[in-house]
Amino acid sequence: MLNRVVLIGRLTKDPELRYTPSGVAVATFTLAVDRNFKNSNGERDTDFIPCVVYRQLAELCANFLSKGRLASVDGRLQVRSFEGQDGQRRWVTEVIAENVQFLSPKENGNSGNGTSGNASNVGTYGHEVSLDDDIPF
Amino acid sequence: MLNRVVLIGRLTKDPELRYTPSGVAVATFTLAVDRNFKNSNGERDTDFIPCVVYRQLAELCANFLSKGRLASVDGRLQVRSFEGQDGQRRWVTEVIAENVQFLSPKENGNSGNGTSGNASNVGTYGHEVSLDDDIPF
Amino acid sequence: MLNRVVLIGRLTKDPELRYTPSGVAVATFTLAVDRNFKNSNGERDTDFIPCVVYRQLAELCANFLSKGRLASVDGRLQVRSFEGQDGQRRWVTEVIAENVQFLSPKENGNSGNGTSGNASNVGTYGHEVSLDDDIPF
Amino acid sequence: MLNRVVLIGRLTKDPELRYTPSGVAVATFTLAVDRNFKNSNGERDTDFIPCVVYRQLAELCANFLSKGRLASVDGRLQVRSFEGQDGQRRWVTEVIAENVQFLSPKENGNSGNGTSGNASNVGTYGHEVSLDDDIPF
DNA sequence: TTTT
DNA sequence: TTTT
Repeated sequence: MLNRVVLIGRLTKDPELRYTPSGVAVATFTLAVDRNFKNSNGERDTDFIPCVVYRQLAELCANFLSKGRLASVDGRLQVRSFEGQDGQRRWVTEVIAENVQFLSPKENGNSGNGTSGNASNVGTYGHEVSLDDDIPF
Repeated sequence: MLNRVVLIGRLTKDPELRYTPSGVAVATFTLAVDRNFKNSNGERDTDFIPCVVYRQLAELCANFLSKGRLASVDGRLQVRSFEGQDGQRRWVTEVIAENVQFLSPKENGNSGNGTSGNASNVGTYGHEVSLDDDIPF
Repeated sequence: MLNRVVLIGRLTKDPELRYTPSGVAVATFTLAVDRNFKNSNGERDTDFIPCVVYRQLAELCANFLSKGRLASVDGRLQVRSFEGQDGQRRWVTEVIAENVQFLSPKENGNSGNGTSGNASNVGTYGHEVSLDDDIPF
Repeated sequence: MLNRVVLIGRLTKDPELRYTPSGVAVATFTLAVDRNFKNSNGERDTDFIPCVVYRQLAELCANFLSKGRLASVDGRLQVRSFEGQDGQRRWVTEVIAENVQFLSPKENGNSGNGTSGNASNVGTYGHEVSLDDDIPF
């Protein structure tokens, strides 16, 4: 059935990369997504949404994303049950990312070496990462 | 920031309708959304996704939706923290529905009274419910 | 880059099924999508949105969809240029469907034969069609 | 009915801001959205998608967006008919944006004045713009 | 602690 | 050229 989620937010930490016993790469990270409206105290709440990425895209995320970077995720909602530390069964809702875009600029190669680039050269935005190369035409 | 969810699924139970202290209607229901792929046992898993609707749309959902009916929800993901029965703080992820569509046919008015309508008259599909009437043009 | 479209509407005509020279099935149909708000005359306008489906999903659409049926489409927007009959270059915007769901009930096998089924047997809703069976877990 | 579009792309030109006779602000711009797959020549095509924004959000777009900037648009597809220069009726498909996010960094206030900021200070990303402030809680 |  |  139809199940589609699209988010833009910032990573709360660097992605974690693991491998399943069968060798499939799995990256996980949490996106901080600010709400577009203020709460009753006049503050803007943030939703922290766990995301999971598989296979080659997982490795790209591990390589190109890090804490604080802006990313979009296009995927689907999935609910997973797990055993709590008290033995109780609980559920987490995660976004299984089918597409991730890296929206923060690429780090400048010579950053930190003293020869600062000029502002128009600081980075490139919208670096695109997708494995969705299989649709004809 | 961007936060968009679109689901189609069936209600696991009748919606629950409550009112906030200030009188705002709040309806909650869970959508059973079948996955589009099979698990390692060849079965199709289902995600059970809690949805929340406010105001007039909540009342419409309470009136027109019931257990087993097919509906689409267009909204956003929201994470809410609550106190577990063991005093621990926990989180639920819910979809705040901004638009709901009733995809099961309307019940036939004379259903169950013995004078069955003909098949082409059994129902109307895609009965639409929206409060999103405020965008000009 | 991110490009995502989700629609629910009714087919204005039966789907058209063709094949590319290399043998790829291509189905096309138009969805009539009613707006969720009224125009200045108090009427509800409708957008007619052309959709294109490839491969096995195209053949399923040709088999299971027909004029007037309700369907959801999950895909992406694509712009295609073509030569108008006056030699001018023009553009069409189409939705390339990656997932289609058949939301009208399956036709009852014995419909039209005089032995009308009872209401609870008229059809099954949400018949699901997807080729998206390739994501692990 | 359900009609949802989400895009990320770059503006091909500065937005155009106009006003309706009744004084409603209307901004228009085109997003260049790169496809996530290559064509048969190994190149990545781009879809050019016209977007329309109304009211206060239109004025924000006119102020904060310009040619080349990265933006996300969350809205719906709409088809509009117009008279071609040959008197023929034609159709355009546009995205009516309900939410726009400015994904390129804000320009540095002192850019161009010789006292260049350091790289980590060049801009802020994900500057958010939304009028969707009306949902309770 | 679930729908068809 | 449009569906219910």
